[in-house]
Amino acid sequence: MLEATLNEAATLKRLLDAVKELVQDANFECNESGINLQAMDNSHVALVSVKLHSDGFALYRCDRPIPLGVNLGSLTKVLKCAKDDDKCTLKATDDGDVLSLKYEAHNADRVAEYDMKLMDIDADTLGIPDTEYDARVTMLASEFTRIVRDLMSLGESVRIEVSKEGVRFASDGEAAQGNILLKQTDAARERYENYGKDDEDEEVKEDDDDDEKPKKTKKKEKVKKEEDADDEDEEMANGEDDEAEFHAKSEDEGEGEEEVSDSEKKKRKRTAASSSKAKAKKKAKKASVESSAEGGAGGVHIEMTQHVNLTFSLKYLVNFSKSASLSDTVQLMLKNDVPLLVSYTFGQGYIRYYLAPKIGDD
Amino acid sequence: MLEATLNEAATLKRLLDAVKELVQDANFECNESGINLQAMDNSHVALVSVKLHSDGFALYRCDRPIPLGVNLGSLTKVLKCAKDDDKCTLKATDDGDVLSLKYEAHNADRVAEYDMKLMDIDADTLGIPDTEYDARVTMLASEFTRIVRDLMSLGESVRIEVSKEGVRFASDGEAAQGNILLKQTDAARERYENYGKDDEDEEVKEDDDDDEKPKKTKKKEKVKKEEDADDEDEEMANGEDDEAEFHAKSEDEGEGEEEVSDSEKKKRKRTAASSSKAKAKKKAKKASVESSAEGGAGGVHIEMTQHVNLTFSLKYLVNFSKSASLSDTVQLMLKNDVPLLVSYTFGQGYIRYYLAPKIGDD
DNA sequence: TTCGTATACG
DNA sequence: CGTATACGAA
Repeated sequence: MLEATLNEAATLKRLLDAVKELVQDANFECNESGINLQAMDNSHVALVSVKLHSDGFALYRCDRPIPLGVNLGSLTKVLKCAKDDDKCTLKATDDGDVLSLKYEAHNADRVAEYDMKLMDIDADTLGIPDTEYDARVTMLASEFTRIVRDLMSLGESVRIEVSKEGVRFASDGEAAQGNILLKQTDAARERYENYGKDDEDEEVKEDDDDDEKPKKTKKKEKVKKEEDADDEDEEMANGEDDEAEFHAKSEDEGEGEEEVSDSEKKKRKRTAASSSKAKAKKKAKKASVESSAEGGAGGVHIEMTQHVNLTFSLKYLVNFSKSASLSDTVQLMLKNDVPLLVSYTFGQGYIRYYLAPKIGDD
Repeated sequence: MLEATLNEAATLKRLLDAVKELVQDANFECNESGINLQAMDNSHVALVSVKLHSDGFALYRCDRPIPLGVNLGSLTKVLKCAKDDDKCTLKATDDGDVLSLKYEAHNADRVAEYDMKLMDIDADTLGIPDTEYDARVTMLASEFTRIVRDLMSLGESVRIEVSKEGVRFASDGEAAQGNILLKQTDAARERYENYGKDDEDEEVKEDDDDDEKPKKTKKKEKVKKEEDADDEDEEMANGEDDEAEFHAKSEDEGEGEEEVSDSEKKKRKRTAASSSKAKAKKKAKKASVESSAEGGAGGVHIEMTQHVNLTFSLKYLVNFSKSASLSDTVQLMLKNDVPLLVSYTFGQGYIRYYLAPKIGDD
């Protein structure tokens, strides 16, 4: 039995907008921690991963894990019948082959109920490698959208290069070739540096739902490298996917995503234990840094341990960038020969896209 | 070697918007005085002439004249990649078959560079007749846009008639026929009359880059005629094109445009010499008249020496009217049986369209 | 300016 | 059929 209420139907609508063009059918995996969706596009070049935390719902109850096999086209149609600010309740029984959606206007004057047939979908539980990326770029989601759309009109693919100069997006086309260089915003860098210096115990916060391992000394090094243009090598952890396609894990291999999730939990606990007294202070500081560096003047924030240079299909990136409606900022995580991670984090969770690079940098 | 920097990429974008639908490929003729473009549409019914003065650029350098053969579609695509307020630098080498465009955000955090292939275009240097028009209508560009669009929905062509009553735009369609009469705005007329009376030496300024010959006595006469409804004939100077198409000059005939330019220079010198002491005063007065008559309350300003009545294809006029984004006001110059001149003047230069009338006033 | 739709084109 | 462009509306 699942029963989950979102205060804004818009969240679901926006999530679906970008996903439905990538995947036709997918399982919404519901469990006590929330709702997850993972799916590959048909060509197995892109992978999308959505998380809605249970505590982001106005009401959430899920007795036992249920996979809800949904045709995303149908769900989109049904969601179109909700107003953006409607309260939206999802219900499904454990054995059920039906998903019920209830939309309620906030003044309770209107209640709409829809039932959607569910389907059985082979649970290609996907192993998402817990990659240690070499570069992270945080930028305005709208700017990312703009860049990939601009380059899309020139050519099919974009080369993304992160160097100490900044991040460069380059595309070659028949009529013209172009590239856009985004420099680390000065204001963002200064704030970032002060942020590091102020508090020796502080670590670079990646994200609310960070993929990476927060090893404090290493993190410090990363920042230093960015400033000193140090090129020394650093070990790769879990860098296991350097091919152009994702591979579905057979189910008995275990759930890759759950593994990631577990390690995240551990990290959070450790962090909390090691510096609990400074917690409140840090939180405040972090918020201010993020709002000024990321949300503020459209600053670009770059962290890098290695020069990276990869080529991707613009078609996918343009598709991903539709999720800009969910968040003001987007994070790009890169490492040579490994899928790019494009991540939008919002109040209730996140949507992450993984895109295999083009091989041979063509 | 050409290197030219515009403070606002929007200027180029807006210029291209209207031109690209008229012409596919055109030469940007660059020389020390600035950048010119002249081209005819495929049917040879319309001609467009663009000028960007070198002193309108933040930086301008052109060692020797270079024609840059540009596919306007490609250039449009590349310009789409610029934000309106980006600083835009154009670069081309003398022998170059490439045009480089650099866009810089004003905070310098983003630098985009594009290279566009150039092409060889037969330089149909066009002879633009140095016509002495019989009527000039200055009006709000937005009003002109509105009128031609409105009439476009009724019929294919518009008859434009300038009489002492004002200027009338009339269209006949199957479902309906309509006409719009714009009277000379009183406020504009008064200011204009005072302006003439105040200073006997003053001449009617046409435009910053006037095509016409400023013959002072004749100009006075024109104003008088407008008031007295005098119908006496006046000789036409250079009225050599009364057919429905423009003719390309072969290159060895000389450059018509340069001729015009030369004669303009002479005129300017003569004017300057004859009344240099009153120059500053005139300038100030001229500015005030222009701002009140043209920019003010949307007044329509009409000067006329002859009753004119011509018919034009609305499709072209609607296209021309897209240049309204470049200037608040538009000037229509008319003379019977001669192409209409539609002129938008802006800070950096102008865009002028010539449109051959429909023959037989159908 | 951004969005959505309509249409023309490949 | 999908894409790209143009136009009108918000």
